[in-house]
Amino acid sequence: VDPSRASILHADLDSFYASVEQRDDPSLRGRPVSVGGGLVLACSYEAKACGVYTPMAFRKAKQLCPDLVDVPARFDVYMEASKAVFAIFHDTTPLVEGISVDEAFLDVSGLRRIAGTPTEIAVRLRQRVRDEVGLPISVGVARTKHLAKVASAASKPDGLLVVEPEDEDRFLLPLPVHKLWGVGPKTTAKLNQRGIFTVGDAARLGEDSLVAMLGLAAGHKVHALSGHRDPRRIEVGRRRGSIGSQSAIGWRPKTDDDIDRTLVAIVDRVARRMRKAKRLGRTVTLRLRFEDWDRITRAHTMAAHTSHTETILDVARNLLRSTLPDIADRGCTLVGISVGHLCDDPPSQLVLPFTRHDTEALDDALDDLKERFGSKAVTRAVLLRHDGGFSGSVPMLPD
DNA sequence: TCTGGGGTCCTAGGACCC
DNA sequence: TCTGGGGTCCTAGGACCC
Repeated sequence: VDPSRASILHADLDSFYASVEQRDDPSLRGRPVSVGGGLVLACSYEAKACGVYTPMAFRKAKQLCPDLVDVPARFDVYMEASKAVFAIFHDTTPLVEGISVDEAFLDVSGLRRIAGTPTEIAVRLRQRVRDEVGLPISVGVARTKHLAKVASAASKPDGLLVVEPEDEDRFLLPLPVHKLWGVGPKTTAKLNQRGIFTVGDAARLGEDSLVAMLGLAAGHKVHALSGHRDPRRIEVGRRRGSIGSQSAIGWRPKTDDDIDRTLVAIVDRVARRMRKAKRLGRTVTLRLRFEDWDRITRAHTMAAHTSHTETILDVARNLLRSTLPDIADRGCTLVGISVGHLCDDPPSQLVLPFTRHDTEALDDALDDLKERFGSKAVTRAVLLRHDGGFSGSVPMLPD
């Protein structure tokens, strides 16, 4: 293993949904294709050539590109393709970090002797995805995650770009700053205002100047990334921290009942997904968006984790009720709920708050636990101080 | 460029605790 | 008693990503 060599791969399927449609329907190949309903969720390179991008209203896309073919989304088919591609990733190296359905980082630094150089591995990976799943995939190879990510983007479509350590300056520094991963419109505007347009411009600045412009985290990040410093390793088995759903409800005036009905549907969807994923959550966040595109969030953290629809709905309704007076006449156009602080169901441990004056509550909570999971499932009590510090531990006997 | 749905991480103030 | 230093959790909003 030589961390000074380019041995991190970033693999990214090209125009994922649109490529699946072109794969399954030969008549779509070579033609501009968009996936979605009223909105372009993904589009083929032929469509991108006319200036179509995501998310764009389909009407507008059709104006730009009269030959555009709109295909309804088939999410189940995309998930199947994603699984097949990830199976090839995992067959390539155990060190796979999924970023989304269509992209992942792979660390191949330890495979040189058994599988060849990172470049050889990348060539084979692209060929396998093409042969076995029928999809084009672009791969960037570099010494850090960030450089690999930017390299794969630069290699598209259907490309492979290897950035060796000695080429890093030549590759990254001429690029506009917004190509840095994590630099979006706001940060770009701030940097441009101060005469910083390329990554090279940012790289010449001291960390203190960047922190003064962008704040601690963003400044530190731009400084590090523009200097090719990115110590993040591939993280295997990352799990999401929240599950949510939202729904745009249009511009027509809404009554409180309209909003409540939407809320019920969304909470039901979220709670179902939580149970299917065997996760419980503790913090419910209500999200509302208004006609003027402004948005607010309201959150409540419950004492215990749950995936119970009615419990989450109660919390969501209380959040909504307490917010309604503030948002009268603002024209609500979107309702969303997400549940965070997720843990496994059944949880490997539960935290039961109690005070030394109220040990009865602890007894009751323990009885509840045994009833829910069976007395054998409750194996050990760990006493924690209020600050999380360890205080003691006792094995729990079945009775 | 007038815009969907699903996420992540950071910041900053307040409540609360010892 | 009105006073320090260290810390956690919660909430709300901002920015970003695919």
